[in-house]
Amino acid sequence: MSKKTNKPTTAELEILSVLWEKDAATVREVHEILNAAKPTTYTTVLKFLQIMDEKGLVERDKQAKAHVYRAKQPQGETQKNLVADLLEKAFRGSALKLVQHVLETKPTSAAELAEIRQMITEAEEKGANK
Amino acid sequence: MSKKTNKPTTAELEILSVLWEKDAATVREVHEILNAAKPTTYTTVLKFLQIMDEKGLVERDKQAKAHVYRAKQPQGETQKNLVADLLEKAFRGSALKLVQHVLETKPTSAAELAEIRQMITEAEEKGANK
DNA sequence: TGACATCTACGAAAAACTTCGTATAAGATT
DNA sequence: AATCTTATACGAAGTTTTTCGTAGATGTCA
Repeated sequence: MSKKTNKPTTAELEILSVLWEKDAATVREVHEILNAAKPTTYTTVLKFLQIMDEKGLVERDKQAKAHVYRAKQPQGETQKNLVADLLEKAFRGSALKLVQHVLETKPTSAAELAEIRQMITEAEEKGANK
Repeated sequence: MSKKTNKPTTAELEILSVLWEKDAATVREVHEILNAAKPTTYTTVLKFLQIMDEKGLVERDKQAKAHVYRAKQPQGETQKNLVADLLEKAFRGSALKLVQHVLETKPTSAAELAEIRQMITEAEEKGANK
């Protein structure tokens, strides 16, 4: 009974990004998008999708001539794992520090800041009556 | 002129964590701490520190019999890079989503939440008069 | 000083990750 | 049907990361 976290590698994450965005895609579609950002070959992308299929990171529909791939784990789940990992490995669990760096790193719109504020309020309420 | 981001690997990050925490440490000290969490050998840790020295991730004081290591780049700098990387690769730049996951992942104390709220206020002010 | 404990150096294997070439299958076209 | 185009399968090489064994240096102390 292995607790496979199935943490995607860098290359795998790039592919997952595309799949999440488009919900589903063929090798060709993924390759075109990835290739625009950073030159890569069709077969490399294909190989990754095959590997990811074996790992259970994606699932594929073999019906059509060109197989259609789809991320198996929802985006949020994977993101949660990545955040948890970073939090533990690089921040010794300090959410405060992590959030601080996020706000420094990325210029955030007023609307987003307001939303984050709202999230904090909710977290406070949740913590209050536990 | 290579723009070395010097992104530490997983194992390197674990070692850096210890060095940040203790400010400086010998191989033995690092090994003891790491080994408590996950079995590893002394020479493995030593090898990593030697590699990291070559890469410029750490510096060492050879004065004493047991060399003393220290992280070369400040913790904040490395953390900033890691956050920026995660933000781009897994969150398509959405600070909002990232923060949301942090708050979900880690039960955060009321004091910390208050501090985060304060940081948001500052960010809002900074954004207002730009 | 000799035996013992502790340390660094270093090569190299093992494992994980990435990339690509070639073979082959199958639908589309003329 | 023969040819062209577009797919998948898959082995294997190239890299990077991780792990560890062994050799040798140096300090300790009885």
